[in-house]
Amino acid sequence: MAGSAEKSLPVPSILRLPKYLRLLKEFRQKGDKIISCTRIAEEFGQLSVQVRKDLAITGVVGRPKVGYQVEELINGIEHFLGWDHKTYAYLVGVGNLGSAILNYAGFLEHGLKIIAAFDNNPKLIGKKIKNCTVYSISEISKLKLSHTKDVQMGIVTVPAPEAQRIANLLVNVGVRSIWNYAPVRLDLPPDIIYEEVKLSESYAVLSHRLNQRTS
Amino acid sequence: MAGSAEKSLPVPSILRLPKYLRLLKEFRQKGDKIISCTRIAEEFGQLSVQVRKDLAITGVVGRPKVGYQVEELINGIEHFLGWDHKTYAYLVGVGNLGSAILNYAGFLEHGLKIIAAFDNNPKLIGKKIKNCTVYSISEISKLKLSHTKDVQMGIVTVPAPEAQRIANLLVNVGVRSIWNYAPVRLDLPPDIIYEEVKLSESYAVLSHRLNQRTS
DNA sequence: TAGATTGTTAATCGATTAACAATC
DNA sequence: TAGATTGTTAATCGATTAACAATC
Repeated sequence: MAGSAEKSLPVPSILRLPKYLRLLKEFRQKGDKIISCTRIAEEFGQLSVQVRKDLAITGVVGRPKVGYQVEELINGIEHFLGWDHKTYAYLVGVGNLGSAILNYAGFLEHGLKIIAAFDNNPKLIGKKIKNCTVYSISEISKLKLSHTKDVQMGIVTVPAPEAQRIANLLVNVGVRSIWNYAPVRLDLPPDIIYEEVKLSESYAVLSHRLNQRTS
Repeated sequence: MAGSAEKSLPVPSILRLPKYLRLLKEFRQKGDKIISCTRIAEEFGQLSVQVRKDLAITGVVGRPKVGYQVEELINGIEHFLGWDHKTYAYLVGVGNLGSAILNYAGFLEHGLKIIAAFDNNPKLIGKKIKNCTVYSISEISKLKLSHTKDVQMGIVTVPAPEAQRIANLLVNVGVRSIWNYAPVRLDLPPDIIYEEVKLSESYAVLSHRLNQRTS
């Protein structure tokens, strides 16, 4: 039932879903079956309408006077985000940042399965990080042929000057999306889904606030 | 001349400044003295008005028909963001993520000077990462007394379950701001400036787009 | 001067918030 | 039933975009 209207859902709402999901899992842990927007909203200092609107984009419906079923909401958010099934990925750049991503269990919990990592440092090649082997970058196209699963995502954790070249390489082996941690904007074909992690940008907001009154 | 109105500047604009700054530095590198909004805008696929509005918040003014002076704009953005002077910080959690931040030269270039790192792993204590010594977390209050410079920022790169405790500790030794990389929202006094790096949130947007049509 | 570019005021757009009817 | 909560329509708010005057 692919929608014909192609109405893009509000990004701010999507960005708030993971935190709701975390909270809901805590509630499930405690054995709670039912939750209200009011309760979620007060946890985050938001208005309950906003939570309701956010949750509505997942398609899950609540019951007036009662609330939402915790389990249904968890499943709804996870399905909406595509976190209810595995997404296979390659990661290029096994420095500290790349290693952090490989080691972080949270992403696996969200379905992210990194099936191979790549780096040109000979000391790293052949190593295993969390069941993920590190290969030479030159092997990337060869390796791709041996994988039966679609590799849908390329994670770029190389230094900025190499990021564009690496991203091109990943696009060439057929990934549909690029998750970029390098502090450069990458130029990619329009059909490639692209998302950046903006560390300097986050620092900019913090740093600006810190210096706001000092003058 | 601290403004009395306290009008908060648009966060979206602040978030775009670092990318302008990167581009401007490239232009300076090439020897360009003058730059127009039109030129910056086309580089990022934006409208020139938006660039102009964004740059306006820094207080730098351009000259009609001419454009902006590259050097003046760089200085203006850096000053606005507080990147033209050092900000001293403590970092707690010297795992892969913490190490990545310690090793990344870009932050130092933006004035971030991490003067001490903390971790409870005995293998790390005493080590130096980029001129920054790793101490036991228990030493944090002792160490603070020996620093003459104000430590204005605490960077939290510990696992989620420890993040709140560590943040409290940092607030207790007197930091004015917390930069949190752990995937939890931290509860802090209202006068503490707080900013999160939201990795799961970034992944959520990407993952959602990737799965949008699949149903 | 003519044309390009800035700075600013007005219009549009999208997200947040308010108001309220529906309902269990 | 009465009250709490959802879902939805309308109002507000802020950011983006359009229009245009000022100017070098």
